[in-house]
Amino acid sequence: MFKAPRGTSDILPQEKAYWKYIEEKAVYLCQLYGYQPLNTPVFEDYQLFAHIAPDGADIIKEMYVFEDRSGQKLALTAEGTAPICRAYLEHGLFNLPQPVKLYYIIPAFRYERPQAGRYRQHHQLGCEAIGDADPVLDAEVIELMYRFLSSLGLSELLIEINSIGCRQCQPGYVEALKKYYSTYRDRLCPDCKVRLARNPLRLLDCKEVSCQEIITGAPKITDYLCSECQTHFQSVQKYLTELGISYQLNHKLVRGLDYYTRTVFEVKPEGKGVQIALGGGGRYDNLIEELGGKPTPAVGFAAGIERIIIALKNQNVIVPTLPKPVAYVACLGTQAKLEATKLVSRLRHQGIAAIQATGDKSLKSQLRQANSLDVKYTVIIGEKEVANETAVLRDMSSGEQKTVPFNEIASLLEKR
RNA sequence: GUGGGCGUAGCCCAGUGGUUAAGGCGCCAGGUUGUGGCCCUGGAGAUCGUGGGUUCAAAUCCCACCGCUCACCCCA
Repeated sequence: MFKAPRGTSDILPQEKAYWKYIEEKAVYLCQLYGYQPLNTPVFEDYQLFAHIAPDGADIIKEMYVFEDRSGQKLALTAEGTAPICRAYLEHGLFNLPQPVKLYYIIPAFRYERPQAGRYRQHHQLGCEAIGDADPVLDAEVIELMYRFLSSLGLSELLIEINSIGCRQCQPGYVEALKKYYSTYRDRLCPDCKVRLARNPLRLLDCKEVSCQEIITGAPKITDYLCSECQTHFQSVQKYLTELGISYQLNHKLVRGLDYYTRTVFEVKPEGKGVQIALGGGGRYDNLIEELGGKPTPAVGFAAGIERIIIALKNQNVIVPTLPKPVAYVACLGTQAKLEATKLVSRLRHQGIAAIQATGDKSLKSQLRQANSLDVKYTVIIGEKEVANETAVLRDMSSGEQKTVPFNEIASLLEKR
């Protein structure tokens, strides 16, 4: 038997209720904040993603890479920001009034070992504000992300923010960090030894107990920010405070992707359950330039839909059920079936969701099915009804029935 | 990539060496004329993850593989 590939899953109708709920909220809020939808393809030129992280980085190694028949090297979309920036450049969106504000809901693919909240195919809702360095946008994006999650009914959300500086000031900090760490070299965990050489900022993110002590004494990046970055970061915080968004500074928060500059942030649920980030993001003022555009500041976030669903379930948030059919049309006999077929078609033409009984079931079993479909009404057409051109209309919750002419059924149901 | 836990029907699961693998949910049918939900009765549905080994005998013990799951790593 075939199975869905590892780390992927089918989204069954019941689960789809969560998706619909989340997507509708996302679309509503994004347009409310002035973000417009933009969809990028499921695969891209492999090189596009080379800019999001250094060569040996996990996210690069985890990409689904393949060649098409022409020999072009492609990759399944690993994250949303680089493709959006590609589209921004490709379609000359820099000619629009800046910032250009875009959102997307896309699948993302990474070849990882699956676990709770981590899949080989997952879906991200992302928002990007491109073309403006104003710290008010950093705050807007954080507010939008927070509002999105809390309006879904999630509570106990913790926002953490940090600034990781810019091309001017970050190298100085990295040097200081390296210098500090070099004195502890032999006490580091194996992962951190690699980090020290490859991506020193990530040293701060280590969860190994033995490394915690070292992290505690490490220099803080916020002490090394240039005055511009410092001002920017302070403004972001001021705006957040004014907006009533509570946040926590976390000078150890660095984020994995290479393109981030200045503001970085994450949201995760506090309390019980898995403590995974539901979303995160930050400013990426260098990415567009690296992709071949003019220097263009930008800021954005991405949230993981599957993780949000996990959090909704953890917090027992009730989501609306998917719409149910209104009417079930039961019939007895060949003539009646013909009339039922026509009636169902007519109901559907009028926008009334209707289900026709199929097969040759007893009335009892037809009603059982109607019951389990949770319809409001069952229409019953038997031989008597065919002769009189009527049907029995049964209200499924009260059990009340009345006989009505064929041509009145649709309008009768429409009114209710 | 590293480490733990687990694989018995669509789902939840009992069964730790010995006759036709038990139960619940769900599904299907019936409980006298053409009426659902509750109840009752019956039925269908299982290569006991796969392959090998031990044994007179394996769902049960051993090994390998595969899969699921959780944690680490990393990330949404």
